[in-house]
Amino acid sequence: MIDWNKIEEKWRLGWQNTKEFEAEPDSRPKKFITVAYPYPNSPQHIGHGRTYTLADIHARFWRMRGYNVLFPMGFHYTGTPILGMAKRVQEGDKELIENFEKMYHVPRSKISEFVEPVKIADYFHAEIKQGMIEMGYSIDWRREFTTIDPVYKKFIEWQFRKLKEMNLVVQGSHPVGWCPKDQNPVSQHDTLGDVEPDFTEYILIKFHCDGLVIPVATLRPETVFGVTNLWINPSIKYKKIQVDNEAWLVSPECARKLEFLGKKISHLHDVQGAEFVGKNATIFDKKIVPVLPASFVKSENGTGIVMSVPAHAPFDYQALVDLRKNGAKQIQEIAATLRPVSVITTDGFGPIPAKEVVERLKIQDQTDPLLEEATKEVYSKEFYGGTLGENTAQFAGLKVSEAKDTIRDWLASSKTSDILFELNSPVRCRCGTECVVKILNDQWFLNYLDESWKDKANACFEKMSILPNEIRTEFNYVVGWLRERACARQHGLGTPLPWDQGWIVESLSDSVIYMAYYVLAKYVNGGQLVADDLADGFFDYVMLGLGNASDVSSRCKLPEELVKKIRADFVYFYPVDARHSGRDLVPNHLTFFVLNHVAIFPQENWPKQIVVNGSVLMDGKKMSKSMGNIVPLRQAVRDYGADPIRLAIIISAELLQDADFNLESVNAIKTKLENMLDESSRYRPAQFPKTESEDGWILARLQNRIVQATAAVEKMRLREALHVILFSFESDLQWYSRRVQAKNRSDVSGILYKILSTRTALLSPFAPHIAQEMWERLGYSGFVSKSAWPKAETEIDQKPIQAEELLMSVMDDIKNILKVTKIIPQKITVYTADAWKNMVYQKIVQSIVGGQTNIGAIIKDLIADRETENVKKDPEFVKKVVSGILTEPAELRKLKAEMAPIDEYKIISSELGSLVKKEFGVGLQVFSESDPARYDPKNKARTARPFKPALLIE
RNA sequence: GCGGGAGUCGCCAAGCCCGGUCAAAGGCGUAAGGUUUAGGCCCUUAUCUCUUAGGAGUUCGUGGGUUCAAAUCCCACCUCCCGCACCA
Repeated sequence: MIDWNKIEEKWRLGWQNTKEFEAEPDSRPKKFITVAYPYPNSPQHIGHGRTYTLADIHARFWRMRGYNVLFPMGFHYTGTPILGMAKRVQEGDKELIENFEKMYHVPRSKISEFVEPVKIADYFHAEIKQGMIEMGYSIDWRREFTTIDPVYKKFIEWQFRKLKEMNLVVQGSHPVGWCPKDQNPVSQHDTLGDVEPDFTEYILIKFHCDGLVIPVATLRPETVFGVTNLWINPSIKYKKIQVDNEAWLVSPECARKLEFLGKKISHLHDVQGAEFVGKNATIFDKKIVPVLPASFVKSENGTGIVMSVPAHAPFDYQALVDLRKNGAKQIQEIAATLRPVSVITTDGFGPIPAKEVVERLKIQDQTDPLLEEATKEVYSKEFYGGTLGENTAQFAGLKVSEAKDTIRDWLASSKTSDILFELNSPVRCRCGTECVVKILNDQWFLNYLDESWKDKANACFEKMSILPNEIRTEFNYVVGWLRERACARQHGLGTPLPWDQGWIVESLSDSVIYMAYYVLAKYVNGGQLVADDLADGFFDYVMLGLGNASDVSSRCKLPEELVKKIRADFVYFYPVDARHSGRDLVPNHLTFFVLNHVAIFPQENWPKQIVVNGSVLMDGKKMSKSMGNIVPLRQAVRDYGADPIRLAIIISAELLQDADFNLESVNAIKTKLENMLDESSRYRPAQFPKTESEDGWILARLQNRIVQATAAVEKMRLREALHVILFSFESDLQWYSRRVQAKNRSDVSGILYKILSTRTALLSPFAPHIAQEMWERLGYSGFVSKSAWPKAETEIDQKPIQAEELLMSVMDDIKNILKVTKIIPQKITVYTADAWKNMVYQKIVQSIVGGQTNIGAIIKDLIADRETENVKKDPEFVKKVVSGILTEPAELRKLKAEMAPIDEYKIISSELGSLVKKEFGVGLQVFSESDPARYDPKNKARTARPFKPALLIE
C-alpha cells in the first residue's frame, strides 16, 4: 500500500527547500502563466481545481522545455458577497453558520470573528492556499497578494486615473435594485432567498385628462396608434402627485416607485378610480379616448392605469367584450361604439389578432388565466413577424422589432413619454424591506462602447492564441455587444475611486491588469515597497517605461536601483503568455482583461494566449450546495492523493468539455500509477542490443509516442497527452512483451528502463509527486521536473515498424480463422507473395498516392507494363490490393509508396515461428508463393498478397 | 429571440477541422478464465449481427445531397446544454 500523502509531502518540501518555482529574470526565454485568482468566500472544491491544474501542467511543461516560467497566484478580496456573509453572521443566520460548521468545518471561534468581512476572506484565503500547495501547484508564492493590500490599491488608482485620462471612464445614470432602508443597491446575496433583483424598463405614455397627466406603462409603445380607450380600476384609490412641474395620476404603489427614479415628487391628494370612469382623455393633443373601468388592472403593476389596444392586446379585447355585456348602461353604450384599431399586420393573422386568439382559446372573460398565453402568442408573433400599418404615420412599413425603439425615442423627444422601471417579481432585502428600482444618476462606467477601443481589442484577439479555438467567435461576439459597464459600487471591499471616494472600484474592473502586479508583489512582500509614497509616476515608469528612474526614485523615496530592478523584472516577464480560466469568464473577465490591456499597455505587452476550460461535474451532475455533492479539494487530496485527482480531472474530458469526476475513475488512475511506481523499482539501466526486430520497433514506437504527447500538450490537449502516456504506451509494451516472451529473451531490461524513464518524464507535469518518486526509484538524482522534456529522435527507422505490423496482422488472421472455424491447429503454413506481386503492389500504391483510384485505369496501366502484365490473369488480386490500400491511412500509403518493399519471407521465417509456437503451440512452415518445393495441399499459396500472406491451418 | 456548443456501438468519451488508418481509441460496466484460503486489487480474453478460412451485413440524432468512398463535407429538420451583464 502506498502512502500518497507521505510521498507528496516529501516532494513538496523538496521543492520548497530548493525554491524550485521561484522565478527570477535570467538569460533563458520566459513564460508567464497566470490563472484567474480565487474569490475566498468558501473553500475550493475539485471544480476549482481543474483550471489551476491545467495551468500548473502548462507551467511545468514549459519549465521542462527550458523556459523560465513564472506561475504566481493572488487572492481577490474585492466584492460584496463576503460583506453580505458577514452581515448574515452578525444576524446569527442559522443556515450560513451551519454551512461554515458542518460543510466547511470552520472552528466555532473563527466563525464568531466572521462578523468582520476581512476575516472571512483571510480564513478562506489560507484554506485555499493550503489546498493549492497540497495539490502540488508550482506557484511562486513570494508574489502572493490580496486586492486590498495598500500597494495594490495604489496600483488600481493608477489604472483608473489612466482610463479616465483616456476618457474611457464616463458618468451616467443606471438603474439598480435598491433597498430604501439600507440606502444601498442590492444584488442576489443581499436579498431574502437569494433572489437576483430582475427588472424591466417600461415606457410611460402620457395621456391628459382634466389638466392631469395620466401616464400608462407599456412594453409596446408601437401600439399607441391603436389605442381606443384607457382602463382604470374603479376600486383603487389613486394618488394625484406633483412630478417635477406636472400633476400625475398614478396608483399609490407607482407613486412610491417614481420617487426612486430621479424625479421630484410631492403628494397632493387621493382620488377614487371610479371618479374618472367615463371621462375623456387625450393624447397627441387631438386623439380623444374614453376612460373605462376594468378589474384586471392591478394597482401594483405599472401606474395602475392601462392603455387599451384591443386589436393587439387580448386583455384589452376581452375587457371590452365584457364591458359591452355587463357594464353600467352609459358605459355599455360607450363600449359599443369602440372598434379595435388595427395598426400591425402580421403573416398568419387577420387585422385583429387579439380577437382571433381570444376566440381560438375560447376565453370566457378578463379573469381567464389563458389570457396570459394569448398575450404571449400575439406579442411574439407580432414582434418578429409584424409590420406597422398605414395608419401609423411616418412609421408605416417598419418592422415591429425595429419600430419599438424608434417610436420610443420619438415619444421621448416629443415629451409624451417617460420611463418606469419595475421589478419583475417582488424582492425583499435581508433587512425585510421591499426593494425598488433606483436610478443612480452619478454612476461611473467603463465605456466599452468606444469604437476605437473595441477595434484595438479585436486586433489583439486576432493575434492571440485562443485555446480551444472554437470559443474565438464568442470573444468577438462579446466585444461587439459590450456596452458601458458600471465599474464602481457603493459598498464592498476594494479600492475607492481616486476622484470620487464615495465609490468603490467594482470587482470585475479591478482584476483586469493585475498580472502586472505580480512583479511588484515580491517587493511588497519583501518590505522594499510600501504604499505611503508611491505615486503614479512609479507605475508609469515600471509598467509603461515612461519617465526615468531617478525622478521616480526621489519622488517615491525609493532607491533608484530598486526602481530600475522592478522595471527590469517587468520588462522581462511581461506580457502574459497564457491566461487560464473557466469558460464562465469568457463574456466578462477574459474579455475585460484584453480590453484593459489594450487600453493601458503598448502593443508589445498585449496578452499572448487565453486558455479556457469547461467545468467539473460530480458523477455527471452539476456540483451544488443544495445537491450536497460538492467535493472539497483538500478532503479529496487527503482521501485519494493529489496526483490521482489531478489526473482524474484532466483525463475525463478535453479542454472545453465538462469533466465528469467520479470516484471509480480516481481509483482506476490510482492503481495505474501505483503499478507504474512498482515497475520503477524493477528495472535498472543496462546496455541493450538494438538487434532484434522488436527492439527496433519498440524504440521507434517510443519516438512516435513522444511526438504525439508533445504535440498534444502544446495544444493543451492534455487528455490526449495523458492518454498516450498512460495507455498507448501500454499497448505497445504488450506487443513487445509478447514478442520477447516468445523468444525467451532476458536482455530487455535496459530497453524497458529507458521507456519507463521517458514515460516518467512525460508524466511529471501531470502527476508531479509520483513521477518524482518514480524518478528517484529509477535511480536518477535531482528533480524530474528539472530534467528535459523528452525529445524524439528526428530519424525514425520505419523498417521494423513495417515488419512488426506484418507479424501482428498475420497473428490476427490466424486468430480470426481459428475463431471462425473452431479447429484446433496442428500445423500452420504461411506463403508469402511473389516478387511480381510486390511490384504490382508498389505501382498501385504509387498511383493511389498520385490520386488515381479508378480500378479500370489502374489495371490498364499495369497490363501495359511488361513487368506487371501478369495481372491479366488475376484482376481480383488488383481489386483486393486497391481496396486494401484505400482502407489504410494516407500517411502509411505514402510511406509504402516511398519505401522499398520489405522482405516478407525473411521476416516471417525468422520472427513468426517463436510467436506461433508460444501462442498456438504449433510449428510454422514458411514458403514463398511459387516455391516449387512448397507444401500446399489446398492450393492456398496463390492467394498470397503483399502484407497479406496466404495461410494454411491444419 | 440573439450568440455559442453538443447529439457516436450499456454508460462516460475520442474521432469530425484535414473524407478512405472506422465496426469506430480508451475508460467504466458486463461475461468467461487466470491469480487468491475467499473477496478485493491485478492479469488474459470477449463484449453490433451473422459466419467452419482470414469474410459479409447493418450502425455514429432524423431525412436528403455531394463522392469511387461519409461518423467526418453540404442542405433541411428534431432534441439537449450554456451565456445574454454590472455578479464573483
